[in-house]
Amino acid sequence: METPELSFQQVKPRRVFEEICEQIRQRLASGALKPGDKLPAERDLALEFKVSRPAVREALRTLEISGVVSLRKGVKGGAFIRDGNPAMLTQSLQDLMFLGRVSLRSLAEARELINGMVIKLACERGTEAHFAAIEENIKLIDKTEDLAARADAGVLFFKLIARATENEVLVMLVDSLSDIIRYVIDKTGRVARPELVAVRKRILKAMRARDAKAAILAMNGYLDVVHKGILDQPLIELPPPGKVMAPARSKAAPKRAAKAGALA
Amino acid sequence: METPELSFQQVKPRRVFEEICEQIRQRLASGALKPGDKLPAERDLALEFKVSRPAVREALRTLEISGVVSLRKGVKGGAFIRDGNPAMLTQSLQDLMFLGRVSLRSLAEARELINGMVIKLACERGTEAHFAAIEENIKLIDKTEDLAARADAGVLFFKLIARATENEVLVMLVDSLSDIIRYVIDKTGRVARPELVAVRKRILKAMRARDAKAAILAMNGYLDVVHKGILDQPLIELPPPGKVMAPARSKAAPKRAAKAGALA
DNA sequence: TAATTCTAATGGTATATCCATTTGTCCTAT
DNA sequence: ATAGGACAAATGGATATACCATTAGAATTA
Repeated sequence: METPELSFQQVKPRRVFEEICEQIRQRLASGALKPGDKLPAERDLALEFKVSRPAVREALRTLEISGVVSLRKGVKGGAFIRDGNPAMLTQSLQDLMFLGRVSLRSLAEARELINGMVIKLACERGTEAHFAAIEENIKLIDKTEDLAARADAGVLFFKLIARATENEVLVMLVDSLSDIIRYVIDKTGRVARPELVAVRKRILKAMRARDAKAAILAMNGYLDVVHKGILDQPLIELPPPGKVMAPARSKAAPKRAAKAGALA
Repeated sequence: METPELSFQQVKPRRVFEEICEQIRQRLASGALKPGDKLPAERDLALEFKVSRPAVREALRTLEISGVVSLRKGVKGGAFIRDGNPAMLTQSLQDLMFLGRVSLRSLAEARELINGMVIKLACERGTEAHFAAIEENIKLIDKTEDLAARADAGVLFFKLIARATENEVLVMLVDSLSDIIRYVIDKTGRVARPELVAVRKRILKAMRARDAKAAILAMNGYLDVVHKGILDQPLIELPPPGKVMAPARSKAAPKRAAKAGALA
């Protein structure tokens, strides 16, 4: 007697590596796997899961670029559970920008808003230790000549402010947005902003005085200067006519030539 | 006459698939590839890049889970450039939570702060069209019995509010944070919150009145209720002693048995 | 005892082969 | 002539196998 089902279950063309990924992620969620733990070798996992090694590799690969595991070669190598990788946030937002899903305008605006919110909270919660670190950072920026190194320190400036909120999520968001804007500036041409030296000091002073109003004002002034510089230019959408990819195309192209693909 | 280099270039143990990924991402950044474009077939790409097909597969796989490309089977199949996948943001944050890099406390707090900021902006920028959509959503929630469907509509409630800011980044952030909290609630046990019906209406009313103060207050009241329910329980860090993984372990285990791995 | 070499384990890559799915085409029956 | 179905080709999905590069520890030797 078959019981006729009223609603069929959706057919699942789920792929093998996805199944493996999910099982490992479940172990993470349940706490059975923690950072530092080592997974069995690829070949052993293939046996346990009863799948081929490439399938396991694809699963580990996806977990690796998600920042969940770290793969190391050699004896005593293997897949180790990481403590996460905040860079994935940046990567995701950056992809969304390149794909046109979010505009640079939105990113810059969100950055200003979040930084404003963050510095307000930092004024409330920041300790002298936080402020001292920021002061150190300001000095470091001042005495740094190299533009790239200066930009690094500049990103750190915002991160240190976010640290004062004692909220890890806000720290990561502020950092990610800073990194993206930094990338765009690098691509469009970075210029020195000596006028910002005073602004940084003003921000720190306001924080120490717990003057959120003034801190937000100074912060917005800071970011306005930086963002204005990139929002006016076209900066993206400049398709170079020359070829970009197709490295070392096979001269003796066999019968399977790339036929009018997007990369041709 | 060899020119002695003063500083050696870092040796690059970069992996093949990373190189491929980067080249494709560069084409994205430069605008040479846009959503909807189709990449050559895996076999053709392998020829172009002069690498093996598995290497290309690993590259496409990473781009796929990043939401950059979509892989379709069959004739006329291939790798198509997507318009991005905001779900990656959620995935990233969720991973960071499971790995202990960010606490649920931080996530909930960041959500309250960002939602507060968002609704303030929504009060300024929202149009009647936005408000009408929110009103529809409130009605939908009211007449939905199923708890899961109700939760879906509830997440949409916040998303619609964020839409009123006209900022795609804020929409995605609000949505991601909502999704994560929703997941946690599903895992810890969802309960009906009939008292929130009035709160939603109060929020909408405040938005229509452009009363940011009242809107923020109501929003915080809403989220406090929801977050209180999950921040008190342990909810995570309850390692179940039983085995979780190791599906269908090979009975006739060959000499290569899993030797005391973390999964054993 | 210290330096060197050897060895085994492991991830990285390549090659070959087959399967499942999808789409288009051609053939056949109506 | 048209509709339906069978067939074929292309493509991603998966497997099996082999080999290489790297690493860490053991074994060996000076």
